[in-house]
Amino acid sequence: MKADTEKLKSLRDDFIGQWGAMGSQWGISRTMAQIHALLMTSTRPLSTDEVMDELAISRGNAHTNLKELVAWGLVRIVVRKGERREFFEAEKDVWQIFITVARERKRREIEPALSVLRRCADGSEDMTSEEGRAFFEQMRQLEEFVELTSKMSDRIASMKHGFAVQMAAKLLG
Amino acid sequence: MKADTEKLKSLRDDFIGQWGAMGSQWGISRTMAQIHALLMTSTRPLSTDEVMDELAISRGNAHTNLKELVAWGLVRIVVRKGERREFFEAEKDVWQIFITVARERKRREIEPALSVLRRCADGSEDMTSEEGRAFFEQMRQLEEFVELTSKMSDRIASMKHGFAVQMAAKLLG
DNA sequence: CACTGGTTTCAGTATTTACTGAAAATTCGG
DNA sequence: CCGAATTTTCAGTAAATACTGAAACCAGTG
Repeated sequence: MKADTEKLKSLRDDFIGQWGAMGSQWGISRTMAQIHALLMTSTRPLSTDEVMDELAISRGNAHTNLKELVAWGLVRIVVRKGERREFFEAEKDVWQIFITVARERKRREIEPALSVLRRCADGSEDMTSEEGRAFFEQMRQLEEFVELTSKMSDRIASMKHGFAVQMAAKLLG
Repeated sequence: MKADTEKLKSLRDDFIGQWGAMGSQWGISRTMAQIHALLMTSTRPLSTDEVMDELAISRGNAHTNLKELVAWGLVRIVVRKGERREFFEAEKDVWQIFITVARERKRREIEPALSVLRRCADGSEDMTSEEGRAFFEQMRQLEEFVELTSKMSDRIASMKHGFAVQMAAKLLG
């Protein structure tokens, strides 16, 4: 069916575009998110040149963002025997993607935040002025909360998909 | 103790700076995050001019970001009787902050994402090609997952702080 | 060991996003 | 209404970020 091929292409472009836009709201570069979307919806690994063509971007841009995705652990490099160039393939399992993103964001955002909060809490611990006490309390509460969040995220990430979903279902029931 | 006053100021500046940096990693403007940090660690509501001075920013910038914080629901406007100008005060309760941010991010990011995923899943539902099937499956899985996340976030946001913490503790235990 | 196909780097440029400062609008007491 | 105190808007500019394209690099091959 010819119509389907066309339609699929346009749906896919829609997805890629929107996923890219979403990415930039989160602190992720638009291109990186687009490449991710492209690879997630590809039935086979793609070469750098295919990515460049599909998204109409430069080689440098494609290269940098592909490598960044590999660094995040969202994309794998695939080598075909007899082929010299590299191909790229995205992780497609949603739970796995979630865990990967959670781990990476934790490392890049939560940990630094925690260290600031600890520093501020420790530094103000034995102040006696009203202002000092209030500051200490605020920092301590933030620290406690962020720490809890961080531990929860570890715990959830270590669950099997099925178990997590089951738990979620119970919670929602 | 004079030393404490100095130290507090520098700790606070540290916090404000780092919170601002964090903010820009998330898709929030640096200034907005800094103002939020400033107000969170203030023992009293501040005027626009105080915010401008403290952070060395322009009136326009201060104004825009204060209003944005109010729109998010993270900051309240306070009027003092006999005073014409407005003062601003941040929500300090960590759980409340969390809920507010979660709700807002859901509205701005999750909902739009869901609508794309639905559109893509619906549009490809009855395609028969291998590519079409794969695309549909991927969209459906993403949709399902995002939907679950969204419901969970609603559920958690509707809990009392104490209850949520208790549940977290059990989960971590 | 030079050639080919491919990857990596990066200076320069374009795009996006955030900020300034001053003018315009609004509010309110007199 | 008038004018002083404030808030709001926004055109212009600055800063941050992302992208290009070409050159340098690297790894197999004949």
